[in-house]
Amino acid sequence: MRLFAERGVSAVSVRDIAADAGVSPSLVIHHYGSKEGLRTAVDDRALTTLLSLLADTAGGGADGGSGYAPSASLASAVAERLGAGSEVSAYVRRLLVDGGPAAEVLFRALFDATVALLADLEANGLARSGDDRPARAAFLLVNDLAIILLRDQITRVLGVDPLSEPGMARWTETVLDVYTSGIFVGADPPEAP
Amino acid sequence: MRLFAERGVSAVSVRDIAADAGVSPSLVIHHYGSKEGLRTAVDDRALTTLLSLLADTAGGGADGGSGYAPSASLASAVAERLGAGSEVSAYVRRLLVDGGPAAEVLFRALFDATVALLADLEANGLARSGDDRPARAAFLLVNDLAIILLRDQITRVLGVDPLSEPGMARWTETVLDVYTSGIFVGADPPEAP
DNA sequence: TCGTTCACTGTACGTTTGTTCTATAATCTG
DNA sequence: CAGATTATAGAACAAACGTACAGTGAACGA
Repeated sequence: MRLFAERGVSAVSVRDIAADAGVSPSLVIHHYGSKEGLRTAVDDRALTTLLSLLADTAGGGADGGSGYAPSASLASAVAERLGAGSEVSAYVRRLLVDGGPAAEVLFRALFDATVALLADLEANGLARSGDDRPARAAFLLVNDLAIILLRDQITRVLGVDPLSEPGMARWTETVLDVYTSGIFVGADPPEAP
Repeated sequence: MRLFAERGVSAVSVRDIAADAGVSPSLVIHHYGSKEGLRTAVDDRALTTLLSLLADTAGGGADGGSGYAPSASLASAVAERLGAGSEVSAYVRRLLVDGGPAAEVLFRALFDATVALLADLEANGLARSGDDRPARAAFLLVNDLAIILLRDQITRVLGVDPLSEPGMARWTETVLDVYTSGIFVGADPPEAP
């Protein structure tokens, strides 16, 4: 999972994996049948981890009763629980970019959870109601995922890893400020003069 | 560029590229020296296109005088000018995910332009001032780039390509609503009970 | 204790890879 | 038109690739 996440599946050879694990290439094939079989196993492991983590987070956090600090949205909370060094959070990037069935399942689950969370917040009067709820949920979700996808680039321009503890604090503060008060002032410039 | 964007650099062979172009593999090597040389040439081409487009967009749009509809931020405007079917916008995804010098230059340029745009909006009273301007600029930027990075996944859950014309309209409406009025209501839940 | 399973290795095979070499047509230059 | 340069192809090569095969040693149930 680590090697796949770092270099991409096709850029890592079975020999690389075997050498990194300190075993022979034959053993990898023996256990997983083929490289594609290994990839599937890695996908399954990542998906299982993430979905169970998501179920915990969504169930405990949606009704506002749990004890974790309020993140901007779900993906942040999940990433927070994984920890910045986790191979899983690095593999999510590959998963989402390379596409495939596992990525679709994951994204759909995250989307559904975000829709549910948003509906809950609206019901409790914690969020403004909006016209286009699916689009709003998708917007919140991809904003969160962007931290994972562009982690290295963000680290480079801000000087702090947004998935580390201080980085997360700084990021969350900014995000909550925008999500609470907005950025643009109400008076739009004339669209049709 | 198209093949690299679709499958990733290491998953495309020189023979694939040559066959797609209707020439021999030898010719590709003859012109670019090596596969890595071709990759560099593709990077250069993408970077040149994007940076010049960015210069146009930032220069014309920052002072509010140009005629294009207000996008949420810079990347949207750039993507809008490229068109949804452009190979360049697809290659940006690979560029940002695979990393490397070209990606760093591009992201830094986009970040700087976003910072400048935000400062301009603040100066003209169109944006609230914030405490952490770099973080805010990074947040706006990666939110925009997320559309490109997660385009396929967004299309799947919303039923419309966010880089197409109708998809862009729907997305922009949602984004502007959030950026203008926020989502969360002002009264935060108690953080330290 | 014996036969069976299991984790594991070394070797080898066929394929694909990036690249080189040689050769030929086309195009430009003087 | 002669000569040089360029565009292009085909064959071939060494390396790396995924994987199959045969075999070895340890663990384990009967």
